[in-house]
Parts: sequence; structure tokens; C-alpha cells
Amino acid sequence: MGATDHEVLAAVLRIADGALQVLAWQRALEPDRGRWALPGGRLGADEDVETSVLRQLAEKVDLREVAHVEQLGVFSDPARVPGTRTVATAFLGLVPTDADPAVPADTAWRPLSARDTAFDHGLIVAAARDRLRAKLSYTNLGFAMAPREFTISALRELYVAALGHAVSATNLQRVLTRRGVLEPTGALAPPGPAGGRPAAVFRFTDRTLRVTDAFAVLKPPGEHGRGAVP
Amino acid sequence: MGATDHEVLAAVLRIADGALQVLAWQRALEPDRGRWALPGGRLGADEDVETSVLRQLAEKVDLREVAHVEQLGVFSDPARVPGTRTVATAFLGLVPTDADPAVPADTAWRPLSARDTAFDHGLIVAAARDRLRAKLSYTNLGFAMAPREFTISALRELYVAALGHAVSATNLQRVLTRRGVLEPTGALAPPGPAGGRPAAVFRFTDRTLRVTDAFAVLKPPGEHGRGAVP
DNA sequence: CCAAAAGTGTTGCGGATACACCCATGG
DNA sequence: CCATGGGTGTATCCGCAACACTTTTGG
Repeated sequence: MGATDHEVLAAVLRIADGALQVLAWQRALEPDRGRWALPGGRLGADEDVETSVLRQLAEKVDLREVAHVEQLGVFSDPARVPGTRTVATAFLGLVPTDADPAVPADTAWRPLSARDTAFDHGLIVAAARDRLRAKLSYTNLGFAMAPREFTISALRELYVAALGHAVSATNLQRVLTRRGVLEPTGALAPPGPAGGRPAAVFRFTDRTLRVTDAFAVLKPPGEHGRGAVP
Repeated sequence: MGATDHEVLAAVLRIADGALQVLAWQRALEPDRGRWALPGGRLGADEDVETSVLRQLAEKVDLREVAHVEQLGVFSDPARVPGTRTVATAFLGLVPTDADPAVPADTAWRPLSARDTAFDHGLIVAAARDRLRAKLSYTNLGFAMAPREFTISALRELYVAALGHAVSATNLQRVLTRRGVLEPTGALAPPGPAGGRPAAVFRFTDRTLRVTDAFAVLKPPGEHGRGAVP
């Protein structure tokens, strides 16, 4: 029984111009020449997949810009790539909207709707988007998309872009503050050219993943409307 | 850069005697001789990991007994097993409480609390238990632990065993029926020797995984208290 | 008639949404 | 003083949990 190769792949997402984008590079060689592939590469002998994906990303984008990375799963269809059998461990990565890391010449931020993806990488991007959407609603994952400090309306635009549906600024603010996810910095942002009341500036209280709405039902007795369990 | 081996491992759980059990086999050879390992094995050249885990399980337990299988993730610490570098894809499997499949002589159902697990398999079992607990509260995953037909109090005992805390039969019934997860068969179960009102018999409406409590908050506008989106 | 087990009615709480209303700024 | 954008107050809805109460059986 032959050994298989193992690669790690990262769907690194960010929001720009009101839409989700994914980091990809254009293949210069066959197979799938001209199509766009996710960053990644072979798993090294002395690293686990988490270490490996961080190492590989460091070659494409400054690691300090990546706010969050998590495993999505294994993609292992024997025909997923031509040539040597290769199993992939896929990751979701998130870069804040205000970070604009330098990327290599063959690499670009592309809309999620693009179809000319290499191999099965379109499946991985779809899984990444679904994971992001799900976790935005029951964790503090917004911290990984947002700048350090922001106004509620700016945050609202990020949630709209990520979730793909309307979000009320009023309720977004209330939900996130009630859960202790957001806190005001005390500063005010100057109004735009059209005027208007200056917006309060907020930040996320944590910048690591936290589940804020643990399980909806069947909580242990006595935990009535308590929400998260730390 | 050397190729790595790839194995699949399954933490197959069921409930017996009011507690969760995991299927494991006792190693007869070094390394980790005498310790208990999860069923699994090498990934074949012509199969993906999902196919592989089902094939490997068929050798330990009748496949028709396994009601649900899903991927947990990749375990890839370079030192996780001695010898050739081996990456594992771990799965959660569930067997209904009334199925009692024949298992090989070296294989047994063991309590989750057992410590004499081989390699990093204890980590995998813990991940499986956590996944089960989480999904019980926002999906219909109970179908994979329960018999075809059951009373609410029998189902309650399963939930207690899986979740590890008290569950009210009253609220369990209401939550699951409101969500359309359970339906009465119309039959009644005879009371026990001590008497009592005969219990209504229920079944799960679906026997495949369905998310019933999609996202707690930030629903699309107009979806007020609608819960799941099909 | 009593104990035991199952099931229903009812109350209260709290999170989430929606919407009306008030606030602060630029022109 | 008006348009614009930001923020708060408040009503309503609804799921869930808790608990009292009724129903149906065996002894």
C-alpha cells in the first residue's frame, strides 16, 4: 500500500469593497495552468498541520496580518488532484479588512464567486465561507474581520458582506454588547462630509475565538437564560 | 521531503447502562501493547477518507448498525505515533443503543473515562464526545443514539448519558416536537411492573443529520423566531 | 384508593427583533 | 433650520425552563 502525500491549504478570507475575497495564486504550470489555487504546500516532516499552514502562509502574506486560523477538514477524493495521490487538510484563515498585506506577483485577492479555481479548491472556499457565516452568529469571530477599532456602522457593513443579508446596526450593537463581545473605547469618530452625529468607536474585548452562545437549548438545569458557559 | 502515511480512526460511541461507551481494541503488539486503540487503518489508494472509515468499520462492526459518521478533524503531531510519520483523520461514529453488534475477540465497548488508551486516541475520543454533546442541542442527532421507536423517558435517559447533566422529560419532548424532530407513532408502551400511565411511543422524523436550530442570532430580517432554515 | 409513571397547562424570564423617537453634526 | 447619520427607549414576540396539575395504569 503506497504512502500518500499530504498538503495543507488555506482559504484566507477578508472583506473589501463590501464583499468577501479569498487569497489565491495563479498557476503558471500544468496541471490547471492559469487557474487559481489556494496557498499551501506539502506537510513537512517535523510539523503538524497547524504549524505547517502558518509556515506556508508566511510565504504569501505577513503572518501578523492573519487574525485567526482554524481547521476545516480533510479533502481526500483520490482524483482531487492529478498525479501522486495527495490528501489535503484545509483551513479557514481571516485577515482584518484594514490590513493590506503585500502579496507576491502571482497572488491576488479574488471574489468568492470566481469559478476558475484549481482542482477542488472551490469546495474548500465554499466550506470556509459557510464556517465563517455560522461562527459569526455564535462566537466573537468578528474580531478577525474587523479593524482594531471601528464604528458600529462600519462593523455592520462587514457583517452584511460576510453573511450576505441585511443586518440592523441597532440590533448588532445590542447583541454584541450584551454578550460582552464589544466595548466602547470612549472615542468618537468624526462625521462624514454630509454631517451627522459622530459615531462612538468600539473594539472587541477579546481577539481570540470565544463561543458566546454556547448551546441554544438543553442547557444544564439552573442555567436559565445564561447563554455562554466559560 | 518524505511522504507520510495516512490513517483513518473512528471513535464509535454508543450508550449502554446509562453511560457513553467507545469501541476499542486491545493492542497485542508493541508499541503501546495492552493499551486500547480506536478502530481504523491505512487509507487505501482508491478511496477517500469517508469511504475508508466505513470500510475499516465494517471489519469491526456491522455497518448497518452505524447510524451516523462524520469527520472530526486531522491529528498530525509528528510524535503522535512512533515509527513512520502518520497523519490521522478522525471520525465520530454513532451506534444506536439497542444495536449490539458482534465484535472481534480483541474488541470491546469501554467507558469514555478509561485512561489506558493507545497513542493520542484519548484526544480523539474527547473530541468525539464534545462534538456529540454540541450537536445534540442544535441538530436532530439523537436519531443516531436512539432505537427506531422509543418513549420520551427512554430518550431522556440517552440525553442524560450523552450530555452528562439532568434533562427534563417535559422540556425535551416539547423542544423536539416543536422543532419537528420527533413524531408520535400512535402506539403506547405498556407500563412497567410498578404500574403507571402507559407512555406514548415516538420516532425521529428523519434519520439523517439535520440542523434544527440554525443560528441563534443575526438571522436574516423577517425570520423572527423562525429557528431553522431548511 | 394509593402509588407510580406519563403527559399537559400555565407562568415567568430573557434574548432578539422592529420601530419610533431623540441626539449631534455639517451645510 | 434642515438633512444626515448615530444612538436609545420601548413594545412585542417567542423559545425555553420550571412547576403544578391531570391522566392512566398496577397493586
